[in-house]
Amino acid sequence: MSEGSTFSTKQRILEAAEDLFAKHGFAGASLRQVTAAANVNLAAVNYHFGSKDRLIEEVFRRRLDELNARRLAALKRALGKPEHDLEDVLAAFIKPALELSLDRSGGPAFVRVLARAYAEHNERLRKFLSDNYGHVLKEFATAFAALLPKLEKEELYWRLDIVAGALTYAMADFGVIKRRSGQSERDYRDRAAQHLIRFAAAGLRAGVGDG
Amino acid sequence: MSEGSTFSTKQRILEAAEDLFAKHGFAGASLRQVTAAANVNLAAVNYHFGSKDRLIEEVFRRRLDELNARRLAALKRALGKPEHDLEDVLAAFIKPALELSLDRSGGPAFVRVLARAYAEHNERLRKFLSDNYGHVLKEFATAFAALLPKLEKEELYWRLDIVAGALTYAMADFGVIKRRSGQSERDYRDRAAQHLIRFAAAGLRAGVGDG
DNA sequence: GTCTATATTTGGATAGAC
DNA sequence: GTCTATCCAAATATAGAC
Repeated sequence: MSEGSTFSTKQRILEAAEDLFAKHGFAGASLRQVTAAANVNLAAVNYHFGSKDRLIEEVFRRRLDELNARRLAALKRALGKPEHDLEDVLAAFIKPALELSLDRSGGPAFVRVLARAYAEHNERLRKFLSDNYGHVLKEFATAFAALLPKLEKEELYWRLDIVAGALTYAMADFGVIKRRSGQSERDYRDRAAQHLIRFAAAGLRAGVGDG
Repeated sequence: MSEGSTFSTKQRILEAAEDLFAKHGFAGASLRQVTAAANVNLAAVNYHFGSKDRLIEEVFRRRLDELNARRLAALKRALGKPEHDLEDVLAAFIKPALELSLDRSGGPAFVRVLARAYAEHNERLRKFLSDNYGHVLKEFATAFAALLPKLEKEELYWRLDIVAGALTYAMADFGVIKRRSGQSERDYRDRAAQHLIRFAAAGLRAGVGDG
């Protein structure tokens, strides 16, 4: 091979950054740690990304482009079913993320990075995420609103905010929680998805139509 | 007055630190920012606290001692009721925190700091919180277990983890969400607590005894 | 207890050779 | 595209006068 490693410098930086941002946060992980872990030169970050902030954005873009595309495709399929319900829409939101969170090759780390982005109220990061992926959340909100017509708009958004936060938090911990030995990864993931969906659906429906 | 300000240097540092840790995280907020905001000298932090890590711990201790005492007292009262239910126990957990989150004088900031601590998987901080306040969560877990006997232990802990994360996340956003004008703070807080309690109770009960 | 001044380390970013 | 070397700003922490 002509290159020094299986993956390109850029790839290795992205992977190391994802891992270290998950562990220590965006401010807590230094470019020196990142480049050391990636086994590349310090200057490579600025060459390939321009700045630390841009590197952070690329860490998100690499996963979110595909994750949100999958979520939208799943949402479209769910809405296509003639008698789709809340659980179908929630599954469209949760399952792609859960698959990612249980994927080797960086998945678990990224979901934790995502949870950090939720906790951070960083202006720049929020703007980046809103500009690039805000439409996905809007489409889901519309779908939820149609399925919960008795819920006031204000109340709905409020609940969706909690649900999104709870799900993000829960999925971030999936990589950490150890599953029973002997249980296949697919079984585990499907059971986990069922729990999350039931949990979220119950929370969204609470007090609507059943007292 | 003999001192230069209404509050002591130590107090002012704690308040500025709480605010800036909420905004920028523990790694993101520097001692220079903190001391500048507190209007005290840079060296005062090391004199009063010894190090940045110890300052962080004191920021938690200052609020958590009282918050968790209130939670335990409320839990004791709830368990004293002859036919207490899930909602009573959840209220004991949520209401003291919600009161704090809507209190002026640092409350909203601290709840966001707490949310950050959840997202951080910092070893030192986790150990500190677990050593000092772990028994509170244990008592609540025991109370929940008694009220949800049909739920497997493993499943229960899993759900409590989500609920605690979701509630922490939701309460962190309370200081930010603007309430309708004309609505009193007390009304707002009580309504919010009701929502959170119903939401969490529905999630904990989902699929238990009702399919 | 508080200040100034400074030691020391670490961080992000860049220049210029290869 | 990658390296070494370096700049410069910012960080934590401390020493010592007051």
